[in-house]
Amino acid sequence: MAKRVSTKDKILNAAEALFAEHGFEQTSLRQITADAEVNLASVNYHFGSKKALIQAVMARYLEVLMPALDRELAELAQRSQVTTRAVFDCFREPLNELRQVRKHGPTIFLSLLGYAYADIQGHLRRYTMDHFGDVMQRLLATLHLANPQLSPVDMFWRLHFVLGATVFAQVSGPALREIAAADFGEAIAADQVIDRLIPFLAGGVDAPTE
Amino acid sequence: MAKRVSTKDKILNAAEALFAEHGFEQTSLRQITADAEVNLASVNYHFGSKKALIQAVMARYLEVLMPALDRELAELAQRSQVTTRAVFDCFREPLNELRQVRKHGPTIFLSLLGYAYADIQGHLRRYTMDHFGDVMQRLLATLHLANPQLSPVDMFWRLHFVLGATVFAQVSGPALREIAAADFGEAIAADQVIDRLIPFLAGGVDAPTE
DNA sequence: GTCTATAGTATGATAGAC
DNA sequence: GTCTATCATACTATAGAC
Repeated sequence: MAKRVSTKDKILNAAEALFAEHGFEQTSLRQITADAEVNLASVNYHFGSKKALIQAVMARYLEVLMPALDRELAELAQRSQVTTRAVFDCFREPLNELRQVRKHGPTIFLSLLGYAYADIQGHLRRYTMDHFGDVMQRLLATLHLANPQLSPVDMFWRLHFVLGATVFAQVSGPALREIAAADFGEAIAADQVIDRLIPFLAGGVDAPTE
Repeated sequence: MAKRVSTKDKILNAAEALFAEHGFEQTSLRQITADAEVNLASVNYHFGSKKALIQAVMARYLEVLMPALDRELAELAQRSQVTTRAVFDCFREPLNELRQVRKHGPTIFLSLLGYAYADIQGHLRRYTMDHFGDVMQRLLATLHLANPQLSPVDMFWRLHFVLGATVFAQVSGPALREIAAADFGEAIAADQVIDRLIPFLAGGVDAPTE
């Protein structure tokens, strides 16, 4: 079983690694095609433009994550008791399934999400918002079950603080793990960051308002 | 009293506004000098390089914020009871003092901080870490007074989740406020975001570990 | 201090041979 | 589908006249 990887996939794989590390705008097509060991012109041939390549990279993950998250949230909503913690635990399995896409899929995706979200230019914001808008609504509804005392506006903001802490932790993750290892002599795997994160997020969402 | 603004300050003012909106790398010297209505070459004359300009922009805020934060934390540490909430409230007044630098100083600074922190290139990370390293240590110590049950490693991570939620909220702030206004028909000022943020952060830090 | 002019380099995209 | 070669454009930085 020889591993025949198409040029298109070679480009996607090289691109997502560079995007996750340096961001979208900071990564050039020349870097991507050099890493992928394909010709510079092949990006335009297969994807049409850099914008389209970025969207293709995101789509590969969104198409796996979204249905899985949908399933988990729907299942949770049918239970009698819904806690904030349970809502965030709904992300664990869908994120894990991103390993089907790539070995370090969960980590890569969250980094990409961070850069996509911070991207002010708009084309990616619109693209991700179109997809995430739906999930946000579902999430808001489920979190409301767990915290009926919070107003919709409060919940909206807290959900975005959650997203902020998450993607930021991921983007800064490598540097922070380095510092933590140096200061506390204890290395922590990328996967364990999310275990530290979830209790923090649940505590923040459940906190009393001002 | 005519407002005679030096070329150097014109550049700083135009640069920080563009940096806060688009990030450092995404902003060109041409945009900056055009907005500032000065010559392209004057940036290099006054600052030496784009890197040096970025640091000068950050320094203008850090030199106001740091001593003020230092003062607040030192004062708090002498009290008998220290709560997480009280630690975060220490940021309110120092952040507010950034209005001395510029009208929307607090908002601008937090956006800049977000881009600085997300910047993987290193030169700014090193620069801000050199300055923020001290404050992080002081913060960690004060937060330990409020949460003696948390290990130093736990606190380290939670503090960075806090920073993540904060800068992310600020960078995405304009877009989020727009969405919130559209969905909930209620506009919220940039300053009020931090009022929603602080209870969330305190709840997250105080949360029980796994 | 401020300007013009330009060097030197990098980018995304494409035309056209194979 | 893949390649070379190149276009058009942007960037930071600097030299040198005023």
